[in-house]
Amino acid sequence: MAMGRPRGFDADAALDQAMEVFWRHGYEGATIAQLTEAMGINPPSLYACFGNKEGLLKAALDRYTKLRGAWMEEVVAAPTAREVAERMLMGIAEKQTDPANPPGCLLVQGGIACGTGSENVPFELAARRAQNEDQLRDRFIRAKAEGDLKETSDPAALARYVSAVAVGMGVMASSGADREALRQVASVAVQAVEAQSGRE
Amino acid sequence: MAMGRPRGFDADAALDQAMEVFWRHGYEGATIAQLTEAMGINPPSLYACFGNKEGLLKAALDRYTKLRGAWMEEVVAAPTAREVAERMLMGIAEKQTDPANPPGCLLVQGGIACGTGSENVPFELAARRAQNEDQLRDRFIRAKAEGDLKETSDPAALARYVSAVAVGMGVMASSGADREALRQVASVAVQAVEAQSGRE
DNA sequence: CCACATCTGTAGCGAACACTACAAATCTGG
DNA sequence: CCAGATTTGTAGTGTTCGCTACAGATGTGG
Repeated sequence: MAMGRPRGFDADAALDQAMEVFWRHGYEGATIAQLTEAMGINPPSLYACFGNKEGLLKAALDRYTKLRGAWMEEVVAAPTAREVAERMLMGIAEKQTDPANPPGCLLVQGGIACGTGSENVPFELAARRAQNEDQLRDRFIRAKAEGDLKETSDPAALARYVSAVAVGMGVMASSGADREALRQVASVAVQAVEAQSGRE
Repeated sequence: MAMGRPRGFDADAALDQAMEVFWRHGYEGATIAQLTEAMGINPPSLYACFGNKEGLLKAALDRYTKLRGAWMEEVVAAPTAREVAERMLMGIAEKQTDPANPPGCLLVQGGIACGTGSENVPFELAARRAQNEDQLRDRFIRAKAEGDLKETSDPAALARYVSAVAVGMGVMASSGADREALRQVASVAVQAVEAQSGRE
């Protein structure tokens, strides 16, 4: 039944380049011309492989969260809630100022507000951020069960808090904050988690 | 010397409408057609009055920060660093879920990442956010001098922290978080400031 | 070697974008 | 009432956007 001409580029490598363009310019700010040039392909190849611009974004987000998934597992593997928060936020301070990537976080830079016709892009990003928050929440629920968090503390609220700080750090990073500034933010932020720690 | 035909609309009222459009769709997502319709004017009036799209954004940002300036002064008028943080973050939880406005904060929704040709829009927003941070920092410096913050605490880091949480809350609000969820984040966040409070 | 299926590059599609030329309309100063 | 100045609405401008038609290229199955 004939298999046809094989694809002439590596989809994952191309996605890495697309990720970077979305990361730097946002969904609406990234043009197909910029994307195809970065990916080293022509528009028809892009559309044959990913459907349309939004499909390409989703594929890039999938790859992004997949790559970060391993790191998130290291984070929640920390022994205490406090250390989970510390690993998470200190790691973010590092990652979001890594010169190998655009500053900030793709899940924020990708597009917080979009124009008519792209309304679900912000939702798409929010859903991916919510995944991280859920992982944190589950970890904090365990921490509470283990007596690592106070009886009065709310794991879901704590997870939301850490997630909010992470997002805030991302925005700061994208607007020029350096690594040391982010570390200071993380350091202060962890103290709130510490205040929730303990047996009582 | 003849004064010419007077302007047929109120610039501030028009700016309020423009603010809302930028707030909801971001700088790049907002089209001139949407802006002029919301403002109740035609394109030539817009360009005669504000220069171009970016000029309109700056005017809208000026108005936004001016309107919030009064509130910020109430915030820093709180008696202690802890209460400053609490008023700020609890007030933000309220404001960012006020149905009278789009959710979130214009200084974030306006545009975190932009395409080629609008690179300075994110800088413009960051500069306005930095103003708030500076106000907080100055207030925390005073708090430290008054013995309201520990000798070991860093007022600038604390201001950056509160500012980061505020931004994070804004992003959460824009993606659907309700008032109670934001209040919980604020409540946890304040505990980090509390940990820095005291004489020692 | 041939029929078929899929990918690739060229070139360009209609639509939407930010922005403006122009003339009619509306004011002030004399 | 008139001359000069400014604004307003109509109706576009050229450019760029996301996306695609089409034909040639490159593979597999028989």
